[in-house]
Amino acid sequence: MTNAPSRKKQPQRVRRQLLEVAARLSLEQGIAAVTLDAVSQAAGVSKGGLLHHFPNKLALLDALFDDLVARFDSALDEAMAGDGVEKGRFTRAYLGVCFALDAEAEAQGWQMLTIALLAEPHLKARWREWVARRTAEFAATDSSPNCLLARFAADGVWLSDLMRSHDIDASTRAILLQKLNALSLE
Amino acid sequence: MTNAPSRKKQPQRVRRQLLEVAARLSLEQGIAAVTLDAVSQAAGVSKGGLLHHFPNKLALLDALFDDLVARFDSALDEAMAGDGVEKGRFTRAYLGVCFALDAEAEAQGWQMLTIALLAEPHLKARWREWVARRTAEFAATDSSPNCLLARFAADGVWLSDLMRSHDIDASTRAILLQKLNALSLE
DNA sequence: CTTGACAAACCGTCCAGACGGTATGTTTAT
DNA sequence: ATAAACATACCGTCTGGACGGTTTGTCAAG
Repeated sequence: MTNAPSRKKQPQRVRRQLLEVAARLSLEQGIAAVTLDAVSQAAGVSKGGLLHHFPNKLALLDALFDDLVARFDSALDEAMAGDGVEKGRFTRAYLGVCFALDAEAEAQGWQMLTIALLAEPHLKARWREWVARRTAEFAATDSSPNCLLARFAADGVWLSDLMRSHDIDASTRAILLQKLNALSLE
Repeated sequence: MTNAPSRKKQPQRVRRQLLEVAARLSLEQGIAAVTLDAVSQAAGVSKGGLLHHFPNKLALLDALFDDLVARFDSALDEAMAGDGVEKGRFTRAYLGVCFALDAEAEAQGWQMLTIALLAEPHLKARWREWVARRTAEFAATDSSPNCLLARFAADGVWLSDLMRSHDIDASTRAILLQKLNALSLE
């Protein structure tokens, strides 16, 4: 009964809708288009409703960031679980996730938004924190120059997808992934 | 006589000052801090004066972008001029410039600003154009997967510098550059 | 060498709109 | 009943930019 789908109000659903709309807006029209008015209206909620879920704009962006990082983390963990080799495991997971981001449907939320977030000094610092945590966590298995190089290349590919600047064809993309995976084992 | 330095007014100097101030502001306080008021005031010019040089804000950002790309291009050309080997020459120049951006004094203007610009859809498109032009230009010598990989890695390093997220020590950095340069010749 | 006409460079002010946020009401679920 | 989940109305501030005026440079005619 508790989780029977009550029809009238679904706060969690509204919350998600708001985050998704904010992501879409930043993707399509840049960070400047992410205003409380625009987001709430596009989500079919009043501005008051939006401010009920997120007390201020920074809280909205923070939540967006949390959402993104959480998805990224879980994708990484999942990828690592299916990898029997210890050496470079984190790097391979990183590679797989970054290369896959292009095709995913969920990826839309990422793209432009990510850069927009990184333009905000506050969130830039939070991202820095995340990187430091993860790299320290897997320093034993993924700190070799080759692994570092592979991850940097993955970032480059991710950035390229973000900008749609390169239009790498699928076969070349596969070759790159293969080369980088090989690097993680050397 | 025509180009004798007249003391009273130096429009080109003012124009440069405005661009530099805009770059500095975006670097230190994020893109949101780049307002006509803030830029003009920090540059010691009235808002009217700013709007005389740049008819609107977009024109200011566009000029900023042009300035950045021009510097990048000339740095690339200079690097290429000192490289006798044809194969992968562009890639090596790209690597050199990207790796050097961290240390340069002028690089300050880059950093945050670049990301801020890329967050603007209009400028994102212009950047895409630039990439397309340059990669087409050097398709004959720099289109191998290894070169592509190296350039992606350079982008990753550049991004890392931008975020100050990695803090790569100098020796590791040198190793990476060496490995990537080698890739451009394979 | 003036002088006057004209243009470029620059200033100071004002305004309409947008934006973030508050205060308060109304509906819905438990 | 009570609290969460919304809606409506409104306010203060900031921002882009328009506008009219003022100073500074240029140049040619007298």
